[in-house]
Amino acid sequence: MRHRLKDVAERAGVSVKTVSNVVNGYVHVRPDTRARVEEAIAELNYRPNLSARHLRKGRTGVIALAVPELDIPYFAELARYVVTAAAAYGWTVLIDQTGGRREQERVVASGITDHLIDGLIFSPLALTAEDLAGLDGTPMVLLGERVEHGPADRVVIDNVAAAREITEHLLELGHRRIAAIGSQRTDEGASARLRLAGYTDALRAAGLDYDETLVAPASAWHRADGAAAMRGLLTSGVRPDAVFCFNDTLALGALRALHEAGLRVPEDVAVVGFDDIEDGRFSIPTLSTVAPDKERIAQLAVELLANRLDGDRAAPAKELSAPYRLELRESTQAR
Amino acid sequence: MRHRLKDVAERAGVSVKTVSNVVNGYVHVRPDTRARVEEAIAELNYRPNLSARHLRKGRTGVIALAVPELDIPYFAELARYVVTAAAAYGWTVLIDQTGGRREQERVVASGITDHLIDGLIFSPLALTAEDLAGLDGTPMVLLGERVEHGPADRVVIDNVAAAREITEHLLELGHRRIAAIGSQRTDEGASARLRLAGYTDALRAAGLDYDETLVAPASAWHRADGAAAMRGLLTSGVRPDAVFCFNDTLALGALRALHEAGLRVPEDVAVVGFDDIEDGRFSIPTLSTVAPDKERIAQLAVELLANRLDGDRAAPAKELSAPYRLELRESTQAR
DNA sequence: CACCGTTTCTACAACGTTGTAGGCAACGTT
DNA sequence: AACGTTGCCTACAACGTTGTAGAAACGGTG
Repeated sequence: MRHRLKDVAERAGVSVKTVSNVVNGYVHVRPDTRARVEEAIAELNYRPNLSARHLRKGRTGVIALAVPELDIPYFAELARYVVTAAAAYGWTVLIDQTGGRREQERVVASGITDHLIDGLIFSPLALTAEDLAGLDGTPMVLLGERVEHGPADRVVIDNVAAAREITEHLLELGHRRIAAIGSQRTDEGASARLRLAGYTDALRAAGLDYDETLVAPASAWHRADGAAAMRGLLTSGVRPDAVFCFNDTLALGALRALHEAGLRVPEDVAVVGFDDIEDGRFSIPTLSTVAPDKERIAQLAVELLANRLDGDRAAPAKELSAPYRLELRESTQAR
Repeated sequence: MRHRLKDVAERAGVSVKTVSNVVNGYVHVRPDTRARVEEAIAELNYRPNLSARHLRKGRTGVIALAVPELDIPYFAELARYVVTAAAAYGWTVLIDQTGGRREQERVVASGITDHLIDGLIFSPLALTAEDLAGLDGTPMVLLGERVEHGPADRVVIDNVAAAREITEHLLELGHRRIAAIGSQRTDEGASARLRLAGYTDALRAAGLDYDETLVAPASAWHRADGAAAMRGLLTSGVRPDAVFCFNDTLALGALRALHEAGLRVPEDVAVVGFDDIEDGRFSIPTLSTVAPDKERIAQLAVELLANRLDGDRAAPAKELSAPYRLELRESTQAR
């Protein structure tokens, strides 16, 4: 059965609190007492009841990570790094899937949040700053561009600059008809807006006009959407010599569509993505992309959360920027 | 601030327990009292403290899913389905990453488990039946082949039959030199052993000899391992006309290596995988594979856990089998 | 009108933990 | 010898919730 402090205390012949003190590493315990208690703990295989501890201390040692979808590789990889970074603080990570739906995101942000976890790392797709402002409690760190001036700490990368740089890479290779896949009209598409801005910046700086027919929207950013958008561009008669996809899964879908259309990458059309997911390192051809430092993003997020938990909860929201770099592979440069 | 039952009770002018009764849907509460309480709850935005509830009731409403790695697409997709299936029971899912390391798996199986969660769905890689036998508490459902006669409920698919069928598919297409990638020597490779068994069954039934030089080991089952194993086969002078990779990521790596070697798939070499991850539907070429019904696996696992929680915890361990089917795509059949 | 059963509500204790306050030795200082 | 200080330990209360027991109010019955 499961044992309590009381059982250990009886076995060791001390008070309950003394056992608690040993468990928590309190200093003023005589070595022989400590030894006796530790022995009893080992014999009974005692483990603290986290709920009781939380009830008393107000901490669970559990933080949540809420992402739109786990089977989007970017979020899966990010989740992995967050779990690792949190482990350094002795935290367990509860991973939550919001599906990017506003209602579910609100539930996560207010509901579960309220009492079970110490803090939340949150990558919202649909939630607004107002939704967040109404929340009372749990310390939160936001990821990504969705909520721009929210009430919480945030970790971002410079999407505009990154998008500009990868577009410049295409320009330097001599491409002039550069399509973009992944634009979004809705407010939800904050990342899309910024990446589009970087793209147009680069074109303008190169003296090229923005050509609307070269920009294809994609409501979601899955492989299927990328393939559909690419097919759309091709059948509409637009003939790009390069494509900037706003994330890697879109790009993988686009590669597929180009392949089906009998076009070679990069000889006929160059392709770049954004995110540097593992698939892109093994796709045919391998994918040139913007590689955000996901490990660093996770570390910064966990760090911000830790500071918020231990420090001033009312301090003004901080925003940290994580680095990125370009990963240039076969989809822009033939081997 | 955060409110308690007591605050709601004071506001509504009733006792704490009456509020608790309203929250828990107890029947004998006068409609007007109930209304008053509900109003107070809404005004204060009251939410129950899960830790306190757990302490009192012994239930948290949280289950854990422990998988080796989240950025292995198969597990990410599975996690998604588990979260969805669990939501139907009102459960939150805490997702844990073990890295497949025995020590970490033991921590998950005994540690966190002990007090924070109601139950565990566990996909072990390194843990043995003995490790599990020593555990006292939490109801558990195992996924996969690692622990064959453990003390807990289990959801599996028939790996031997599935591997045999996909191999038969290659045989029917006329392939005779069928390589296998992913064999493992260690005890940990239970899936590998079963899939290898299915492969050899099919060969034997077709009157072919088992050729050891055609079987390549892979300690992990990532893309990089698949690519390395395929390169190894090619440089060793073995010339297979088909390859059965024991999972899809291995197969994607193998596709990559074949591409680099200038071999066409499926014309020169046919390739099949196992798992039906999303990448395989968009790879070039698309990947023929065994598609386990992941949604069903998740549902069955959650269902088993629910029965265990509500029912007889000492009942003998049950084992359920989930269906699978073959997904035949371009990597075995040119368009 | 006394009685009984049902409905509705309340007071109290308990879940396992830790913070607070305090007690008792043992020691050194005056 | 009296005193304060320190080290080690214990007793008690409290965290927010719900189960148990029972009290109060109500309606119906003999």
